[in-house]
Amino acid sequence: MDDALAFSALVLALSGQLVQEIHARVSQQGFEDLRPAHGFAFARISLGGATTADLAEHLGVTKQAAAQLVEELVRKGYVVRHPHPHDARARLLGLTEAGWAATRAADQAARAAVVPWREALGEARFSELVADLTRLTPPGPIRPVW
Amino acid sequence: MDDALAFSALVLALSGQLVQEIHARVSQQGFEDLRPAHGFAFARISLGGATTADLAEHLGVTKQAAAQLVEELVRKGYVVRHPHPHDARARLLGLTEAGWAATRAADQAARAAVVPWREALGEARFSELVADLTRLTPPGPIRPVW
DNA sequence: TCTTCATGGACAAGTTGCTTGTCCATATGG
DNA sequence: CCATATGGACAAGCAACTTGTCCATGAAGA
Repeated sequence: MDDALAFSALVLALSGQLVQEIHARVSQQGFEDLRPAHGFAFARISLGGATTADLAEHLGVTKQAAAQLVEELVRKGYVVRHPHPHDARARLLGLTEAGWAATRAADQAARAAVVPWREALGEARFSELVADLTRLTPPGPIRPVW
Repeated sequence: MDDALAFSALVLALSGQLVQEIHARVSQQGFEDLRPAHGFAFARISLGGATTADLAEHLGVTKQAAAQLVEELVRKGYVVRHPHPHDARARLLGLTEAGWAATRAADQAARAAVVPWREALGEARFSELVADLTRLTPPGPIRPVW
């Protein structure tokens, strides 16, 4: 009956744990100058066609905040800004080789972090859970509202 | 196969959504001067016997940060500091009537936020999920590592 | 009992990752 | 063309943390 509260708290704790674990693994791979939020930026940029404003929306922050994040990633050599082919105002974001490497590292880390869940639930129930999550979690900015 | 990444991202998104929804409901009940983190502080304080240092550990922040949070809650009339019966250094934290009201509001909000999940999964599978979460999520500070 | 170390808490200052506010150049639609 | 919207840059401000330091009290060993 009191599952509701437990559920919320546990989901919170789980998400914190996943982020922390993925971040730890990525750091350990040599990307010590990256924060968790950067991984979500990479995820969006790697899809292609992203501008700073797109990134801002994806991360759920102001475009100024996104611009600062992009500036940092450019300075550290993970991201490059290309001129936009059809819009002289905009700059298309792309990943450098280091950016792609970091993205791959984050992918691997995420896989590793989820292994206990795959094993505990079994593939079938795990897939069901992912399906439920996909169905019930409205698309929105990837960001902790704290 | 690529469920791993999706799983992590979805859990993140879900936790953000839950926090946001609970916070919105609590605000709407008239507690507009509370932030999401305060709810977790209330949860710990309501158990009784909590000191500022206990709270710091529970929230995963430094004790200075916890002290600031407590100071704020005291100033806003949600929390009171009692002398500790067996330790002249420590102060026991307690909730005022307003603090209890906020805690009840947060409880209700959490229940409401979880309703879609109960309905979508059914009680049986929902309970299973909570059990899995309890089993697989190591106890740790309730805090978004971002 | 005395000494030593650990702990709860307070005070002060610094850092950071965001925000709001403002501006410009370019695009878009009437 | 002109009015409005949009991508982006620059600047300043802020809130929630951090580190650093200190003191009073408690706990444990010689």
